[in-house]
Amino acid sequence: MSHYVSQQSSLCQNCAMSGMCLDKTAKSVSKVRSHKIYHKSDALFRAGENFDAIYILRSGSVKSSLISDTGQEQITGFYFPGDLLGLDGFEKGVHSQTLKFLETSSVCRIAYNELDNAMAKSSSIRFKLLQGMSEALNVDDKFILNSHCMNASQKFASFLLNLSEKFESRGLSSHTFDLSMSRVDIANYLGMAVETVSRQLTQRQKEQTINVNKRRITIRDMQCLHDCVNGDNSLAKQYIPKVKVSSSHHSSVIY
Amino acid sequence: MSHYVSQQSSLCQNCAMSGMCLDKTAKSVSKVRSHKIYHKSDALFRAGENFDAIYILRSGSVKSSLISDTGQEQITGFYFPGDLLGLDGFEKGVHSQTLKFLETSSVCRIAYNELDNAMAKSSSIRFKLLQGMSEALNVDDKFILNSHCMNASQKFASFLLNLSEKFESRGLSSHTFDLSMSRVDIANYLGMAVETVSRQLTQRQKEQTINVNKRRITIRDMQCLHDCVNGDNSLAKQYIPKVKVSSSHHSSVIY
DNA sequence: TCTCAAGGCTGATCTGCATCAAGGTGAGCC
DNA sequence: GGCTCACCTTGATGCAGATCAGCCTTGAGA
Repeated sequence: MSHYVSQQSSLCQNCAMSGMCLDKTAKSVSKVRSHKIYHKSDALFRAGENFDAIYILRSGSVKSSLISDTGQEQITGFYFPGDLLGLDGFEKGVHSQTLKFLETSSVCRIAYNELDNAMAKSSSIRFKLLQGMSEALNVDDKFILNSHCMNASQKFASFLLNLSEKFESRGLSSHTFDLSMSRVDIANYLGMAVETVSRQLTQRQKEQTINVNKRRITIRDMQCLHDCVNGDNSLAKQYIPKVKVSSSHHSSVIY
Repeated sequence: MSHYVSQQSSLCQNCAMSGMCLDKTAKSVSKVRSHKIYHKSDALFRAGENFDAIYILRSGSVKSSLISDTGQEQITGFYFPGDLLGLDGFEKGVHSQTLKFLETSSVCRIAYNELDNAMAKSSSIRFKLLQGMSEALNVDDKFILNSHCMNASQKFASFLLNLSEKFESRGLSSHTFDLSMSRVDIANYLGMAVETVSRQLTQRQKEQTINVNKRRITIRDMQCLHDCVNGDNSLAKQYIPKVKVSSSHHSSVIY
C-alpha cells in the first residue's frame, strides 16, 4: 500500500494520469502520490527486471536503451516531463529496456494493480493509457521512417526540431535549450558516428543556422532547419519512388 | 450494432481477443463476429482516415506503412494471423499508418466502443490489449536496434529468422515458406536497396544456407543464419562500445 | 502469338559516412 | 600546480552499399 503525501506540486498539473490522483468523492482534497528523485546515470529499471509499475516523468530527462546480443547499447528514445515510462514491460512482465536518467529527475510511480483498478473504473484512464502507448508506437514508426529515408544532415536537423517542439509544448523556449544527453548518446540514437554529430554541429553553426556553446543550443534559423529536413539544404539527393495510387480500395466480401 | 454470425472458425482459436467473443453466461454457445475478406493490395485503412476500431488478422498477411513528406513510402511492419492491427489510431483518433494486404486475407473488426466496454468489464482483456501494444513497441525498438547495429547481411539474415519464427509459432514450417511481400517491400522495410536484397538472396543461396525459388524460401542451415546475424559469418566488423557498468543504481530520496 | 509491364538479377561505378588518428578543453582531485 | 579522465573536435582515408545501366523471366491481355 502506498502512502500519499498531501502536497500537490505544480508539476502534476499537466500529467496525463492526473485523473488517478484526484479523489473525486472529496472534491477539494486531492490525493497526491509520492515522488522519487533520481540522479544522473541512475537507472529507473534495467532490462530483465520485473515489471510491476509504470512511471510518469515529472521533471528531468531519461534515455531508454536496449542491449544487443553483442553488448552494444542502442538508445531507443529520450523522454521529458509528462512522458510515460515503462510501457515495454507489459509484454512479458519483465522490462526489455533499461531506463537511465540524464540529469537529476523526479518520477511518479503507478503500480500495475493500482493502474488496473483505475482502468476498470474510468474510461478516460483507459483511453489515456492506450493513447500514450499509441503515441509511443507512432513516434517509433516515424523514427524508423526518418532513419531509413534521411541522410545524416536531415536526421540531425530533424532531431533538433523534435527537441525544440518538445520543449515548446512544455512551455520552455523552442529556440534556446540545453542538451541533457552527450554527443555520444545523440550519435547512438540517430545511428551515426559521434564524429558525424560533431561535424553536423560545426557545419550548422558555420551556416549560422544554430549556435552551439557546449551543450547549449540556440536555433537562429528555424526555417533553415526545416528546409534541411526536407533535403532542400543538403547535398543529398535520393531516388524517391513516388507512391502509386492503387485503384482498388476497401474491397469487401462479407462471409 | 454489429451482427454476429453463429459460426466459429478454427482461426479464432488462438486469437488473443477471443475473450471478447465468448459469451460466458451461456457456456456452450459462443458469439462469433463477422469477418471481412480483403484481396492483395486492398487497404484496410489509410493514413488520415478516422480511427474507430482495431482489427485482428485472421489469415493472410499485411504491411503497414508511413508516407514521408516527400512522398516516400516506408514500410514499418509485416503482420500475420493473430496480430493486432490499427493500434496507431488511439493517439489522435486518426490513423497515421496505411495498412495494405499482401495477399487474400481475412480480418476481424472490433469497434472501439465495443472494446472499451469489454475493457471495463474484464481485467484480462485490458491486459491482453496492453500486452499487444507493448509487444508492438518492443518489436519496433528491437528493429531500431538492428537497423543501427547491423550491416546488410545481418539484417537480411535476421529478417529471415524472424519470419521463420513467426511461421513456426503459427504451426507452419519454420524451414520452408513463401514470402508474401515483394523484394522491393523487403528492401524498403530493411532500409536497403532492392539490389542489395537480391544480392543477399543470391549469396546465401550460393553458400547453401538457403534455397530460393521465386518467393519460396527454404532454410537449409538455420545455424548459419544465426551466425550471420551475430556477425560471425559476415565480413563486417564494427566498433563495439561495451556498455559500462555504472556503480550508481536505484538511488533514491523520497520527498 | 505477340506485346508490354512488373518483378527480379547482376556487373560497374560512385559516394556518404564510418573509421582511424590525434589533439583540445574543462572538471575533479591529489 | 599538475594529473587524469570524460567529452568533444577535426582531418585523412577506406569501404559498404547506393546508384546506374542493362538484361532476363513471367504472366496477363489483346
